[in-house]
Amino acid sequence: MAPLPPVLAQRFVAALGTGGKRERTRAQLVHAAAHVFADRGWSQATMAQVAEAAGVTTGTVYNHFASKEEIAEALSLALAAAVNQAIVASIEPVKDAAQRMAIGQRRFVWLAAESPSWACLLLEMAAIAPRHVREVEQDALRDLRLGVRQKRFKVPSEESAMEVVTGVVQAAMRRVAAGAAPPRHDVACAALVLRALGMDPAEAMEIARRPLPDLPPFTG
Amino acid sequence: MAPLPPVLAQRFVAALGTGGKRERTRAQLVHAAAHVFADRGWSQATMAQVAEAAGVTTGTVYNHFASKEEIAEALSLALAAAVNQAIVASIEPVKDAAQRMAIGQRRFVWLAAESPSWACLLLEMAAIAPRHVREVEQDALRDLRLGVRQKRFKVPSEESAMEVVTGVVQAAMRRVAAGAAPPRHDVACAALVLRALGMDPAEAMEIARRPLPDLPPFTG
Amino acid sequence: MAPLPPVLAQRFVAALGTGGKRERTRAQLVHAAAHVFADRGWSQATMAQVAEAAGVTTGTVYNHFASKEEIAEALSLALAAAVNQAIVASIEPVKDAAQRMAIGQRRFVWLAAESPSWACLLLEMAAIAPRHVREVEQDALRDLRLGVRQKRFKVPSEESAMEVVTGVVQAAMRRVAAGAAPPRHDVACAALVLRALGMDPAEAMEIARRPLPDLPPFTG
Amino acid sequence: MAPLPPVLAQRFVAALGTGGKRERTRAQLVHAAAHVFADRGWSQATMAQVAEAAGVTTGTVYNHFASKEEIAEALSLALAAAVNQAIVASIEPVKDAAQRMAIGQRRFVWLAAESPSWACLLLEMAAIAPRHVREVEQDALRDLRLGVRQKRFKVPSEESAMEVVTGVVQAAMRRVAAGAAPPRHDVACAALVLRALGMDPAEAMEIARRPLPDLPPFTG
DNA sequence: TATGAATGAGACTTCATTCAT
DNA sequence: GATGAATGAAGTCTCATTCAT
Repeated sequence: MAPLPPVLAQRFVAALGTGGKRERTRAQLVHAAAHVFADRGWSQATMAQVAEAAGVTTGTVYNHFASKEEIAEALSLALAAAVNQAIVASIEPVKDAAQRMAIGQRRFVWLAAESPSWACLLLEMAAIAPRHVREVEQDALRDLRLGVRQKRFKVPSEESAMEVVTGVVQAAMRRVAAGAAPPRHDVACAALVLRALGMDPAEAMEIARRPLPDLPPFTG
Repeated sequence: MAPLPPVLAQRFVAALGTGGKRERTRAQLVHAAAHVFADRGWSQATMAQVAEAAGVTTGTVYNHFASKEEIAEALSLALAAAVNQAIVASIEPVKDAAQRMAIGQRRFVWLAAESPSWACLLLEMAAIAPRHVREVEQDALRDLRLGVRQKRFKVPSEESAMEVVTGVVQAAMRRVAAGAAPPRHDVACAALVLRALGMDPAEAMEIARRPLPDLPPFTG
Repeated sequence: MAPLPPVLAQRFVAALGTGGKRERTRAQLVHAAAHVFADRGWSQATMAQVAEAAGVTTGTVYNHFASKEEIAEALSLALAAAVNQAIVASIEPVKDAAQRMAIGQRRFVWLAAESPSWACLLLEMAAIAPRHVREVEQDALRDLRLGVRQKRFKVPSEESAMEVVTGVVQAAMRRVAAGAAPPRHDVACAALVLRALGMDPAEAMEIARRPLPDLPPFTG
Repeated sequence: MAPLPPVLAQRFVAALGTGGKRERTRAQLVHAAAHVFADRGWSQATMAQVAEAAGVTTGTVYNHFASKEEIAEALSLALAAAVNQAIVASIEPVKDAAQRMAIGQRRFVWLAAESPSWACLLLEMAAIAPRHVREVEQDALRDLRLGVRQKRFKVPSEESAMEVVTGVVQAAMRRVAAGAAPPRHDVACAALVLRALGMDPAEAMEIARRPLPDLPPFTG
């Protein structure tokens, strides 16, 4: 399994906490769960596999998580937090909603290119334990509203606009993770989303093409 | 579980075959599987439940399908065929690619409103046994290319356009099936897709708003 | 484990049913459960032990009984039925309530002498799945009421009289099964019970001493 | 869980010792075990539950008791001692064996009415760790022999008489703890036991009816 | 062809007990 | 002495699949 890009890995580890022995084991377990769930899918993964991957016994897993659902929940939380915070931080200086939206979209697709397994994991966690991933959508929704206020976007309804924003990025992530996407797929998809949100095609493409700002390193 | 709309139900039944006793039992099994899978999800459903719902024993299930995957495959085939053929038939007289595209999109969302369980089943089958659902995408791809030839659409890449087409419709189906969509969500989503494909917003909305043509009844 | 006396064994087997293959396996399982539960006690016994004793796999056990409780229930039913019916049948010709009561008491104690393990099993089943054993008490209660009507017994309350009848027989069974009872313990206990129920000591002893009627063989 | 009557609680606490810190922790643990075992039964109770109820960790439990059995043993000892000593002390001034016996019987039944959970616990401990409860029987046996010497009782054998004494009191405690006993059940049962031991019914009832002497308070 | 009892591998989960800190 | 994380064996129960009838 390809590793997470270092910048995200730092945040992921940080999200797992860093206390005494208990928290270290817990972090190992969530880490192990990430690998196992990514490999075989949550429903096919077993607690015994998670335990083995973490180098502990099944009993230990249950000392930390009461059920398979609960470990998925913890993983979902840490993963969504890591990815979301990194992206939010990198977008922070950008004031133009259109550009913010394009960057967000492309970053998720970029993740799918860099770490296909982690991207698929993120998608599966979104389906199993949607709570935390829903917060990602809240950020997108804020950018959408900002764009509307900025007259960059004009949409028939927030709901339909969000359908485009979330639906396209998920579909694109899947294709990219599967290795079936053409080059610059992220740019093309982002441009189409901006067009859907009401922007002029030429401008949409111009904005989608701009270089991605770096993901800022994590600082405690 | 709300039934399939009659027009689709006819085609679904037809897709299951109509031969001798063997085919009838097989059809019962696929039908039963549809209900059971819709109720509990494929991975939580058991062969015993399918057998019971079909009024046969587990042994009989294995006389017709070699494995749980295979029955999902058969269900996926029949369901995709029924829905796809009905939509294709209803669109057939329409020559304008933009309108064809909007109708297709809206019909899937309509299905989610009419028969939420069946729509979720379709989405799950698309994930488990993607083969047949991919054919639906082929039809959409044909319409996309037609629209490009007709200068109705202008897209940076076929792949990104298809991401919009498939991603939005899936997201919209999920929301509608969950009962969380505003009225006319299908229209708004279809309009946004047309905009993404390069159409003028006003025209996109005008086309998306047109009445849906009836699904033609099935004729042997 | 000492076998059940033949007359009871016949009834026990009969109570397990005698149908097709399914019922035969089920009977094997209940039989096996009797041995395993008697050996290790219900709460220490495992389904795997029951399965092994029956010569099947654990899966098979669960084809017949949904839980460990359920197999205890089935065993309790068969065992209580066998013992109870045999005793009731042997008592049937006796009209004197005092004698009926004495015979019933002594028969249970006799069982503890003949088949200590089965007696302990009966006592444990009475604690775990009291339903069927409660029917035994109903028979005793009927004899108690009969004795009151016959002016053989005179008691301050039915409840306290039943406490004597059930409490003494259980305590006596335990002691006899443990091999810690003196000879003729059944007679002495029965005499004391009759005294408690209001009979003259001499008469109580005379009745308690009478030979036990045979347990009639089981006829279809 | 209804508390023990204060007089018994004092003795129970005293029986747990009163030394330094070690003994205090030990006492807490036995106390906690009483509650946990009473709530869920010994075999369903867990060491973790005992630890939590005592406000310590599992490791601490094992600093005081080598096994689950051992803590049951300690509890059994303390509980039997408390109840037994209190009853013995209250009976001490009574010289008539019949009255002593009736008082003992009724006191146990009274405990079942006052503190049903504790009574059930006592019964379960008697089954699990019989050693200490057997000492209670020794006291009853002494009274039985006294009664025989006093010509108050006349029994065919000590063993059968003890069966009545122990069997009836246990059955009565169970019924009373379950809330299924009529008023004055203790009196009626005690009277029947005296009758079984050879007393005249009228006299038995007269003695059983006498007011219970108070349980004397515990004095270091 | 249908039956359905039997299989058997394996899942999740619990818990008495140990031991390094 | 207390802690509490870790252990690991064992238990209950599930279910896709097989096969004799």
